[in-house]
Amino acid sequence: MTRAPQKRRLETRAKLLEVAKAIVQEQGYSGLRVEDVVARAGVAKGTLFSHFKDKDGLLAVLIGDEVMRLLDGMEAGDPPQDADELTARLAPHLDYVGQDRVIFDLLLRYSGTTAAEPDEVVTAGFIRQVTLLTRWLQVLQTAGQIRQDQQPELLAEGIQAFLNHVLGVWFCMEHDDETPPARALAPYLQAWLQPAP
Amino acid sequence: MTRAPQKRRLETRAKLLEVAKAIVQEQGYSGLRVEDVVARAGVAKGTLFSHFKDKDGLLAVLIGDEVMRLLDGMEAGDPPQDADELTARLAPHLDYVGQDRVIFDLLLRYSGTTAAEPDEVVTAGFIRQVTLLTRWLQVLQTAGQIRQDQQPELLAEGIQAFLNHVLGVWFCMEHDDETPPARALAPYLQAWLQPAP
DNA sequence: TAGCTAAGTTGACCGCGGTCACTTTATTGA
DNA sequence: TCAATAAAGTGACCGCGGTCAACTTAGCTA
Repeated sequence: MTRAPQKRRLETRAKLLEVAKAIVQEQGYSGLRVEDVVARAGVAKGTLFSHFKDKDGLLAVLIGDEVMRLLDGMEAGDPPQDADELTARLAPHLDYVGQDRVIFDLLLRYSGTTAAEPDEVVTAGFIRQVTLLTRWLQVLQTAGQIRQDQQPELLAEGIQAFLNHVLGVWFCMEHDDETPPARALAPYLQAWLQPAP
Repeated sequence: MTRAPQKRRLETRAKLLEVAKAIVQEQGYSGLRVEDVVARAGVAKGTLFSHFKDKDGLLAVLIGDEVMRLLDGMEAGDPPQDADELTARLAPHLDYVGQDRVIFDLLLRYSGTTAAEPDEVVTAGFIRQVTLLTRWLQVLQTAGQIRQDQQPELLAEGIQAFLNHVLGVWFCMEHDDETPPARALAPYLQAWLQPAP
């Protein structure tokens, strides 16, 4: 059987995460180097990889935490009253993911399915997001604010698709003066959720 | 001014592409190593990087070619008569991209925008796909087969979003016995294109 | 044909993620 | 208290993409 981890191990893991967070703070996600993390944490490289499957595994924890924090903010308060309000609620998430390609890539790679076991932080966050969206959509359907001819689950996954779409487009251009993802999302959601007249 | 490339250069480039194609044939896209390519082509590593910006640049040519071939097949024949037929026409593309994550990643990274200059094969293929879709959708709208309350361009980009979505989900699970992307696409397109009653 | 210049090519070198046989440290049981 | 055993950590090493100053070759001119 598997024993409980020793205190030393927990401390090492915490130290690694703390250092990684600090580096991300200073240099952004794309500036994170494994060698820097272990150097500043005062451990060997192998140690990091005994705590996290690979670099993505470390990033997943950092990013997953942030996504969870964003979801907390999303969930707070009443559900959105209409499609526009729903769109607005998604803006913080788009802003966060839109800030660095690394985030987008990681989320896309590890969170595309609702089916997987939720041992990973990212997958858990993903499931939570879809669940929340589904709940909101159900409310909006009942209120007659959006189309009722489709399952809320399908509508929720469609929203996921549009979120990723606008982010993908966003990262494909030198985004200096272009429309930010949050703004680009509106027409898609409007067309997707529009009540069948 | 820039001179025309010498014959030797064109031969080297052709050789590199030929070898790369062969390796992909044998080992798949994810099995492609730059060192293998240059070894079998009988040139130095630096040469490859003087012909292609990076490994992705090489892959872009290979994949872009294939996408173009698929588009040729798509364009042949009459435009689809209804939404289901349109969905079916997209299946070869989904099958191709779904075969290897490398293809998906590359297409997603370099082809998300209609706006960029079409010097890249991938971007050109992307533009061609959106254009073709838009044309088809216009025909379907005129025929009253699909909703008419949205611009065909927006509908086309939405389809792009759903294509990527089902592919993303596809790559997030051990796809052994799961529903292939081409099948997963149908409900989304059905809901997206459904004529407003 | 010698000499010059730009085009084309080279391969040693680097950065960085990831591995694994080994050492060190903690825990357990007699 | 002292092996025996498992957990934790180490760092030399590897694979692979990408760089760049130096070298070779082709084309031009006098």
